Amino acid sequence: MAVDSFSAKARKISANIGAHYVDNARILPWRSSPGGNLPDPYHVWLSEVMLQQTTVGAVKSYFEKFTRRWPTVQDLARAEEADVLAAWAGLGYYARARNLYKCALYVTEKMDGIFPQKESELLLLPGVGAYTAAAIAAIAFGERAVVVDANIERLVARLFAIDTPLPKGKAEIRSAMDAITPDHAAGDFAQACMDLGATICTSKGPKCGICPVQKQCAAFAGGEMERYPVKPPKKAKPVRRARFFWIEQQDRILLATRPPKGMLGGMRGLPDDGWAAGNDGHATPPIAGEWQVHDNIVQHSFTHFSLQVDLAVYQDGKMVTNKGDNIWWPLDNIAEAGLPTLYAKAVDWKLKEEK
DNA sequence: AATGCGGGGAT
DNA sequence: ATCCCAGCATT
Repeated sequence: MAVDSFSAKARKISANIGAHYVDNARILPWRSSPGGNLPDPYHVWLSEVMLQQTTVGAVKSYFEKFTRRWPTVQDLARAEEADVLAAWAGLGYYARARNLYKCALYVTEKMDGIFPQKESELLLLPGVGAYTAAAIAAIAFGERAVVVDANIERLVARLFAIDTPLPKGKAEIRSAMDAITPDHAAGDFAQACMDLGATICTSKGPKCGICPVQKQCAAFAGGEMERYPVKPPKKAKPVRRARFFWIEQQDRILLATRPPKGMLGGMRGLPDDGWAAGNDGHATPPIAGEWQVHDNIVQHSFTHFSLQVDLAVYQDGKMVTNKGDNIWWPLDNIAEAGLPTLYAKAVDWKLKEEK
């Protein structure tokens, strides 16, 4: 395609997406209205980290909870890390919460509570990568940054029929996004593109009939929208087994704090057999005595494997001595323990089974 | 360049 | 059941 017609197409795309956003922007708790004042950088940063690989619907209540409990980045930095992790429980990818806290400490102690404004400086913060740095720079500070998330990858790959498989195709996609990103209000434009990807240019069944850039879309012209973006095939997920140990005493259960990195790192959970390290389903119980084993009470799917869980319930009445990082937790307040979903499912099963 | 890292919603 | 989502850090 000639350079002139490319830039003419780019201008039309830019204008049409921008105009469409004015009346179709989603109303979201962390977002200001199109053309309005720049939103609070703390809110933008917090929402962007929560939104990494996570849908808008899943994030909303967590964003409200965090901003209510910790209204500023200094408030967050003053919290205990364990409280931040517990508040994150259920949202997944817990390294995000650990980096969030680390970043809050850094911004508070080293930057006097002021977030850096440039994309290149934001990129240095823990938990802030290429996407998030560009998004914060554009949305919170008005910088002309080129924002590329999964929505924009799909939208741009279709508009320009880019069929180089990801992740290699990412460079071409970024370059095309650069070409359609306007000099002013790049933050609104990025959010407009993401809204378009989330609501119209969807992965399956795109609503091309109401799309503001249908006429500019090469994939629509070719009639194979769902071919883009081209992705590599996925690997099969192995099924693994785990055993959890239920030790209850005086209406409390014993919880463990998991190792600080790796699967569910730093989170609380039921004592288990070391499944995360590969000791699937065969560990010696943590204390001697009689155990009743319930097979396959819970099934859970992770990114790269799925897990079938057995629950071993301690039968002896003798007092159990606590040790290590374990903590006795009152069962009637188990919702506050901050258990990742995997363990929350097992607790639910046990409490239901008792009725 | 590959891999590890959650969980839930849509299809 | 499978795919996917406002990705990042590590190797």
